[in-house]
Amino acid sequence: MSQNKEITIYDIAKSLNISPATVSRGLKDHPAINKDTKKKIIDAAQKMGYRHNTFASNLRRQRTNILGVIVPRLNSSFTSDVIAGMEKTANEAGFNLVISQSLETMKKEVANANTMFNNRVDGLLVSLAYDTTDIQHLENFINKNIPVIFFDRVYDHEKCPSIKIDNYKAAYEITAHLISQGCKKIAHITGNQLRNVYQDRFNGYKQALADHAIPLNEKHVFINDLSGKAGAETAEKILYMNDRPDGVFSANDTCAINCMQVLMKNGISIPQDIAFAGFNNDPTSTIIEPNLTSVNYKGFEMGEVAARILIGHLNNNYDLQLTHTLMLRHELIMRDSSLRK
Amino acid sequence: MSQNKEITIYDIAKSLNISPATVSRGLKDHPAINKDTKKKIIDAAQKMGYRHNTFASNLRRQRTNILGVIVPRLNSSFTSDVIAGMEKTANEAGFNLVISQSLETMKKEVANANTMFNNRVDGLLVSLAYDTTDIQHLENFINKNIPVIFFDRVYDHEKCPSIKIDNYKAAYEITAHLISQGCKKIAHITGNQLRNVYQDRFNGYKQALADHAIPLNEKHVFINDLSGKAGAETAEKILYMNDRPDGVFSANDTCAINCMQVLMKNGISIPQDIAFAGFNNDPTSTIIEPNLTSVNYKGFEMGEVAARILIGHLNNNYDLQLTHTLMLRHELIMRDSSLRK
DNA sequence: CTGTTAGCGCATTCAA
DNA sequence: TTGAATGCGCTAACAG
Repeated sequence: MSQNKEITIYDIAKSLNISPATVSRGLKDHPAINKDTKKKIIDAAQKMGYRHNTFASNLRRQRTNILGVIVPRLNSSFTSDVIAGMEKTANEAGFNLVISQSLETMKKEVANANTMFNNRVDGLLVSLAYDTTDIQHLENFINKNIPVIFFDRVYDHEKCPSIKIDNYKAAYEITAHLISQGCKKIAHITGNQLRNVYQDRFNGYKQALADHAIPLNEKHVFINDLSGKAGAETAEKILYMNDRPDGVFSANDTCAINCMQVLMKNGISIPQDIAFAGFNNDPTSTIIEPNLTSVNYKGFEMGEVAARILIGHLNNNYDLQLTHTLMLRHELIMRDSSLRK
Repeated sequence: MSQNKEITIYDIAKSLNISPATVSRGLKDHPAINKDTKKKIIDAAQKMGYRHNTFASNLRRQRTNILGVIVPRLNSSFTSDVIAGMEKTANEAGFNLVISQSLETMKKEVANANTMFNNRVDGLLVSLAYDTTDIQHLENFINKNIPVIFFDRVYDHEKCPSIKIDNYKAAYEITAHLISQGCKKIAHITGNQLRNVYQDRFNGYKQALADHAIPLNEKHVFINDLSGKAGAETAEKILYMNDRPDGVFSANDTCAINCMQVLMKNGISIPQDIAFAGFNNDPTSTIIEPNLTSVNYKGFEMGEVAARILIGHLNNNYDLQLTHTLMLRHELIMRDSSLRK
């Protein structure tokens, strides 16, 4: 096994007494190529230990076969599922993923987008940071017709498809569930209303209340960063309230769980005194006692779908505009934290 | 802003009436370049909207500036911390990461390694799958002098540095801690002894027992895949034992937590009846009640260090052989699950 | 300090 | 169905 010398199509060509162009064609699905020639080429390539040089190919074809991914953070259960799904799909289609995290700040998101731009990714998969206000930093891509696809935390833009779940409906369902369990004063913990996921969930919550003739109590709406810390702080607030809620719907599980922990430490019974529901079906939902009712949606599948749409577009198999918004399925998982009956 | 035409160094050269070579140098830290010329070049590049073409550069330099990463799975708290650390370091050094997961099987690990090889990564960062028996699939790299660095789940190979923590010592400490809390019959749950992390932890446990004159009870050693399910099954076994342990040291937190849950549901008090300790300091350690004593080690830092060593080597700043094994710090975090006094 | 030149490996146009 | 020729954009000798 030679250590240093890479085999090229020229080497194969020489050994077979044919032209490099033919070898290049033989290695692909080129239509105009004799079957036998093709087989000969592939066999020789195999035997000589040829490996395709992506970079030369990229340079020549003016494509990189790289998909850029920008996520708020890599180390969350949901995100890593998404990435795993993307990796699988991309891999199968011969694409590589370059992944970066915004750490929930627009500033780093902008920097990441610029790096991706310079790296000439063929397309971009984006889930927005907590505080991103606009997508100026993605205009470079859009202007150059480099496809940008949003997932989960999306942005409404004519040229960019979105893949998400029906957050409004899920929130409606989970709120209605709490009501069906006898809750009459349901608090809501949510995040920055710039992000569709939190806005939609808030709206679903409000509509469910309205439909059941329950007035919205503004004191029972908590807007924060949905961190564990924020959950604990919310619990403190609830403890000091005259008019305590008898149910809490938190827009994510982390926040719900930390809130529950503090409440329980202070003698509140869940679900008897206060019922709880979260969102995301984090693995922690089944560790907290009582187990947390939540909304499950498949990150892995979302990753697969997002990558598939992007790759399909790049391969000109179908048009981005056709899939402007894609809604994936979700499911409500009822657990002890909300079951009072 | 033109949509289609990319600016090249030739365009800049022409507009400045200098040679492309000078432009190429000006854009880098080339030593032999006039300061003013450099500034002129950088300004022009900026103004003209130049972006560096990595692929042409790669082709020419015969380097890809891509680091391959193979991990057992992306969606674990520890791994995603590691990846985040690698991403940060790589990014700062102008390298990209291509990440893939073996899903804990050697078969996929082999496939991933081959893909990486064909993608011509400049170096490889690997944490081995659960059942990997040998590293034949990495010989391609080693033969070609493409550096391979192991982290966490390492393999002893003369040419491949390893980055890990002192699993032996950590396990020794945590076992000694349980003993100090009055435990006299400490069980151990561990994984495939092919993996250094589990073997070392097992050895540390055994040595701690020996040093405290506690005989090893083989019935109290459980070898499984350390999944949550395995933890629950282990709990069932413990429940049916005549001679129940009064302490459990699990080689990871997931398994410990599921085991605790089942035991508690069956009336066992923790830590009074059975004290518990895990490993990894998973976020779930502070959600389970009582909170789980565990060993903390910084995945983010491990990722940073691994990437830094690899990049340092690639840039010929230092030699791989010098850092054959690098041991990072760990810390024992004592929580209620083990504190009986 | 700067310029000239050549070629990294491939895919494609055009011609045969 | 195949071949010849070209250039994608850059960098590194080498020469000045």
